[in-house]
Parts: sequence; C-alpha cells; structure tokens
Amino acid sequence: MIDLRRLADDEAYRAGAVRKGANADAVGQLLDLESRRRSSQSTTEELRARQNAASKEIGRAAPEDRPARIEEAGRLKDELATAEDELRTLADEVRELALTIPNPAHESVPDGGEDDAIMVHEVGEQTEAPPRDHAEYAEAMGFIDLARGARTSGSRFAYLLREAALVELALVQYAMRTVVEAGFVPVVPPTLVTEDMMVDAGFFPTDRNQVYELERDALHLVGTAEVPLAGIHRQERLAADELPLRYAGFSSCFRREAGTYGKDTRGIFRVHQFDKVEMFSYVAPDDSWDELERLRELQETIIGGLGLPYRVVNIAAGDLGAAAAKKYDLEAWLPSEGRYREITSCSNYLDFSARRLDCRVAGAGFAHTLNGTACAISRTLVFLFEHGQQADGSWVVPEVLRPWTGFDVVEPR
RNA sequence: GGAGGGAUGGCAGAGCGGACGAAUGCGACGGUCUUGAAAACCGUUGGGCCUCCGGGUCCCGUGGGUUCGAAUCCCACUCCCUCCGCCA
Repeated sequence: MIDLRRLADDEAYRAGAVRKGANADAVGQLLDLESRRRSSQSTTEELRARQNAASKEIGRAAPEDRPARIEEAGRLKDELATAEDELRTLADEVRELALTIPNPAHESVPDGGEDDAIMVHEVGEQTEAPPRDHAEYAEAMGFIDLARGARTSGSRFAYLLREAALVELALVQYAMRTVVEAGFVPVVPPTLVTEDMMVDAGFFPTDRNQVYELERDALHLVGTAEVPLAGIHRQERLAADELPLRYAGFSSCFRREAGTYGKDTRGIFRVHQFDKVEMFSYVAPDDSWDELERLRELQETIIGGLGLPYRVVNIAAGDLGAAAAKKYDLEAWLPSEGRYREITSCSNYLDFSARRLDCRVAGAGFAHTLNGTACAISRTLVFLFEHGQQADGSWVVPEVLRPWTGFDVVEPR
C-alpha cells in the first residue's frame, strides 16, 4: 500500500510512482479523495464527541431530566449517522484507488520497460548450444514426461521422473542448506491462503488473474511461498532488537500463466506448478538496501555454486512488480537459446507491503520487507539439463548436489 | 461431519447496559532503602488514526444490529479447546 501522506508531500516519491506506470491523473484524484476523507473524518469525530458527551450526561442526570436529554442525543445520533456514511464511502474509495498505485521506483532503478534493464555484472562463459535443448534431452533421458503431464492435468504440467526427481530434491536440500547457514529460518508454509492474505501480501488486486482460486472454500493457491512468509508477522509489532528476521520457505507454487500462450511452450521452463525455496526478510527501515545486496549475493552463491554462467541485471521501473521499489534478476545463460534467461530475482518492497500487512517495528514505523528466490527448481533444472549434457549423451550432476543425489552421472538412454 | 466450552491490556484474570481504556495479580520500567543484590515500599507501564497541538476519536476475536449510551444485549462469521465420528 502506498504511503498517502508521503505521496502528497514528496514530489520525488510521486514521480517514482509515475515511472512505475501509475497514471498521474489517478494519483491526483487519489490525493484529492484522501484530503476530503480527512476532513470528513474530522467532522465525523467532532460530531461523535458531542454525541458521546450528551450520552454521558444522561447517565449523570436526574431521572426527570432524562427524557428531554435523550431526545436531544437522538437528534445528534441521526446527524452522526449521515456523517459516518459519507466517511465510509470516501474511505472505501480511497482504499480502492490506493491499492492500484504501485510502490515508487528507487532512484537507482533505470527508466523504461523490459528491454531497459541495466547489466550489473556477468559471471562465467556463454557456452555453445548443446546438441539438444533441455526439453528434447530431458524427454529422451526419461527425466520429464510432458505428454502424460498434459493428459493428466493439461498443458504446462509435467511429470518429473527417475534421477531428475532425485535431483529436484537435491536442489531443495542444497538451496535450503545454503540459506539456513546464512541465518534463514527454514519454513514449510501453508500454500492455500485466504483472500485477505493475497491482498495484504500485495498480489491482489493486481495479479489476481495469475492465481488459482478454490471458490468453494474461499482459498487461493499461492504462486510463491512469499505470500505465506509475508503472513508470518502480519499485524505484529516487532522489537527492533529481534530484527532482521529471515525465513526460507519451501513450497509448491501454482501459477495460471494467463496471457503467456505461445510463450516458453517447450519443456518445463514455464509450468503451472513447480517447487521453490524462497527467502523473505523483515528488516529495520534503515537496513533494507543492505539486505537487498545480501539476498543478491546469496543468490549468486547458489547459482554460481551450481556452475551456471549468469549475469545480474537491475530491472527497469516499468518492468517492476507493483510492490517492488527495486529488483535484481539473476539471468542464467541458456545455451539452446543463446541468451540469458531469468533464473532468480530479489526485490526490496520497503514499507509498501508492510503497510498492508500492518507489520511494524516498535518505535520505528513499518518494517521493510524483501524477498528473493533461493532456487526455483523446475527453472533451474532447465539450465542444468543443458549445461550438464556431455558429448556422449550422459548427464553430469553438479558437484554440490552429489551429497544428496548419491550419483555423479546419468548414463544416456 | 456432530455436540459442547471459550476468545478482555506483555501474561493471568475480573467486569455482564451509564464517570470502563477497563479491577486485581504477575511481569517490565523508574525511585526509596542497601557496599551490592534480594525483600519491602512508592510511582510508571497498550496501540491506531485525526488535529485549528487545546484536544478529539477508535480498538475488550471480526463484522453487523438494538440503545441517548454496549466489554456487557441480539445476529452472523472466524479462530482456539474438549468429546464423538472419520482420516494420512
């Protein structure tokens, strides 16, 4: 949720919102509504004060004086009801509009859209395309079965089989261990959440059509563990000395991928269901920019540790999600496409999400929240399938995963 | 799925239409006393929002309702506990 007071007072903040794609007219309309709401609140509270005082006097008054006083208080009550209706209407309008205003981009975020990200740095070599892309190779190896996945659940669902299923589990262990050693509390969170939780975590109303909904039970399948991790300290007051609080959630993730028809249709690059280890930090307001760099470094440790070449990019304002003030993507090199593709990302939400979550730091306003991917398993497998392919068709397991897989190489089939 | 019981301040727990933002105890903080500590005694001790900075307002699980007035009465919902059934 946008900081309305700051939106009114701070020109740079307002400009940051517009850089993110907020409609300047909508911002103006919102500020106007909010100022009317405030004045309506003052009027209403003044009326209520009079009504409260009148009622209290009745309790003190002599019995014979009461009827007249009750009548007078009744008149005030009607007047108050009108003012309350007006206030409620204004408050609803403010809230509805405020939810559509994105978190302003930080000054270090470049202008523009998808193609305007700035490269921060690059690690490893851009290798040549392997004989087979990940989809073809993984099907040939019996690692994934897309046809049967489609028969069971429709397009963009896959079976993960044989050694690949074990590698998936190894990736979970590897990512989880790395972040737990960095101080994150391991969590297996709920993956079905309420409507309120979706709103407070910042996904509704903006990303509603990406989310699977269980209408009968009024629950939603999360697209990322970020949602339930954001819920851990919802409506809580955190002590400054217990911060930062860092959590690593392992969960399945469900995404409708509406509007992506025809995009990334091969293999398991983009699927409706996948597993992911997600990092989430609650920090004091002054610490969030340092924390963003820390998340990025951890991601580099994890992706670099797997031996994947990658680069880090600073995402442009127009390509940021509503809640992010800044976002880094780690893009790994995908040999079959001859380009870098997103493998993880991390964002600083500042107090944007915490305001909706009503998560505060005692004496320091709202907490700042950040999140980042530790490892999105299916997506990571795509890269590992391509980079691990050998000339003889065998597939080599990254060294860091071997303690969990129990095998080093898978012979060609 | 069925039947009961419950939800009040950091915690425990009273209050069940009128000076209740809320007794009391514990805890925490400050002070007196003490070489220091404990004990004892005294005092302080939730938060949100608005503000013409005087103050005002809202919060006793949540949302409605009754009333001049609700922690207290009514309705709905949520969560927790106990028992029965079912189940991984």
